[in-house]
Amino acid sequence: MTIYDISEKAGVSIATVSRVLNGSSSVSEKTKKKVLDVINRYEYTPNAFARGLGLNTMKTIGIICADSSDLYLAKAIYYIEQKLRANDYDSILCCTGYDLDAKAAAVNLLITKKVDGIILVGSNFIYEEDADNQYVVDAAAQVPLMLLNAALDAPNIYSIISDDFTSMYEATLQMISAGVRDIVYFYNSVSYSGKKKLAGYRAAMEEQKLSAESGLLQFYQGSHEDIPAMTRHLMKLHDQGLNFHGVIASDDTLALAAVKYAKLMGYSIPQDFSILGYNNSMLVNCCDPELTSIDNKLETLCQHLITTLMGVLDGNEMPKKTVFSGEIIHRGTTRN
Amino acid sequence: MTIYDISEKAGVSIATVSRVLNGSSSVSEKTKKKVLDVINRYEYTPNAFARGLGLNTMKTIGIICADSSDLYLAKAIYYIEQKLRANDYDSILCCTGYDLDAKAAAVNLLITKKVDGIILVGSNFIYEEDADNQYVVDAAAQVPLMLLNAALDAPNIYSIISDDFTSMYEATLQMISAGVRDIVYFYNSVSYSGKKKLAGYRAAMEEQKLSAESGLLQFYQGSHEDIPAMTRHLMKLHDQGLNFHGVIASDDTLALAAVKYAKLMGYSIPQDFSILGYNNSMLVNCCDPELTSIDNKLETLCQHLITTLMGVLDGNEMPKKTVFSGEIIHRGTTRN
DNA sequence: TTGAAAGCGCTAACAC
DNA sequence: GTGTTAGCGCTTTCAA
Repeated sequence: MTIYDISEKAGVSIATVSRVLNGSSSVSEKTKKKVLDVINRYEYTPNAFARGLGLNTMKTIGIICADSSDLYLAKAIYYIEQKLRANDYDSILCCTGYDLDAKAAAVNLLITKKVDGIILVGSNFIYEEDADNQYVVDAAAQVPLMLLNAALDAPNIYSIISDDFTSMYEATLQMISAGVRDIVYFYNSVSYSGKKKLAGYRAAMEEQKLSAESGLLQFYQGSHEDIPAMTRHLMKLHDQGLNFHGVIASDDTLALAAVKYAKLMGYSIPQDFSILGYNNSMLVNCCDPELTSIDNKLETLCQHLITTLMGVLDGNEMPKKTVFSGEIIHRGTTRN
Repeated sequence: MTIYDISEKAGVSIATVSRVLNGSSSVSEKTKKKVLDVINRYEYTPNAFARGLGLNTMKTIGIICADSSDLYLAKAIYYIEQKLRANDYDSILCCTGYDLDAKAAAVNLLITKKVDGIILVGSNFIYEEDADNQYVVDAAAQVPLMLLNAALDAPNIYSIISDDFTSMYEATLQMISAGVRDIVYFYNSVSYSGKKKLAGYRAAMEEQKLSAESGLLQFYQGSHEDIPAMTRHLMKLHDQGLNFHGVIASDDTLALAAVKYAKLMGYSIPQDFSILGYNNSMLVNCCDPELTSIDNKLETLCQHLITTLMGVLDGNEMPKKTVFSGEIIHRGTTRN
């Protein structure tokens, strides 16, 4: 069933059918009804490719994330996808893993598919070396590019971020002023936001004249879901003679491992041992006591990202970088 | 930059360019190289719409799930998306929520977008009433339709499922034979697989001449992430005078709530209280002791789903229904 | 208000 | 081995 069939059955030209389809220029009520009747009777829907060919857009946004099964990224995708649909856009999802080449390939793939914009979900798409970010800059030459939780200053790139530095800085200060001194910073990512968080921790420690070195910085390398492995990591620290009574984690999962560690050690939380998580995910309720964690307002970030993208697509001038504040949600793993 | 530009610059016809692009019929090495050089020099990529118009396919599969932030569904999406890409297909993702109309709308949207196939991820797409499944049957008239964790017998519909009935049946039997009698079945879904699980529990209870009634069947209605609310649900049961020393949950999240409940009650696990989860998700490591859970081999299911879909797309005869067995992974919340 | 016709960029059947 | 050409289904001037 094509526009020709409809036009024939309705006794009008294809141009007229196209007009009622798009509500573009004016068509008499009478012909309009006639055409609509035929369209409905035959349940005709226009061919998206043909339309795309002419308009050169398919109202589709590409979403790229490293791992859609990551709790945080999954949530972000959920929000983004919903809000996109609310704006009459569809989304193509690509999960790339954490390899740079795969990321670049995904970006190119989406551009080939003629998406109207690309959203990079998660801070791991922006690297330290400028050269490694070239694929993002290049892509932005073709379509607007949105960064969630990362920032890069280049034409046609829009960054929406949470102020991870400040969140971590303040959370660390709070833990210190609650009397905890030997605080391990436990992290698993050196992405854009990963670095901001780390910097926040360091700034607070240094301001309080505490060393942020001597093994307190602990980078965990391994599956992002393997809590036992994370716990072992901390256990090994202890075995090596490191004495610590607080853990600030870059992620709730790591924090959960710290809870397990503390229990294994027989510490009581938060009296002997304090723990702070990040993301305020569903995991905060999974342990006992429940986890203090930083809420970085993911839904707000996503909402804003889509609003900005829609603005850009409409040809409006939009802010290149938007920063929201996080919030520390106090629960049972920290004193205050 | 179009195929015409390339053909001109390379001094050949557009047909030749098309041929080297698709590697269809033979082109002499020399012309091939000539064309490739031009293509690379100008970084030309063919227009996907135009190609789609001609071929009437864009090598894209639609994925529909209710909620991509659900731990289990997110993982499924991850596997599916990866395996799809490995087969040179992209995916359009739609998250519909749990409303029937929204699901039907998503299906239609994808068909309009000319996807080559649709994957319904999760058992909540198939309803008890035949009438409610009509949207699936209708869609299958247009494109092959894959069901993950649900089954429906109709033309062009392919179901890939885990044998939830047997898994639950055996797990329940094990718990009973370990001496637990008053076992609450704690569930939050009456979807296709939800019903199978429940039936497995009931069958085992009845076979052991135990009542599966009198409040032992507990349906939790509320956020799928709100563990405290789930815990309160169990607490209320206790307050109402129900005495129970085991929980079989349809989901790890619910099981986690049961762990919290048992601790609140001062029971020691698994001596006084046994708990079984489902999905073997990352949550099994989040509690202490770790959760015994049923692994339903999600990656295998997904792999098989894609293999089947690719077979169908290639025009091969493929099995309409494939059933895999789950496996009970014993950890600390059950005796045996 | 409506229709005719020229693209949009590509594939594939057919001719040479 | 290579070129010509007819679609694919739609949008959009331009005329009427």
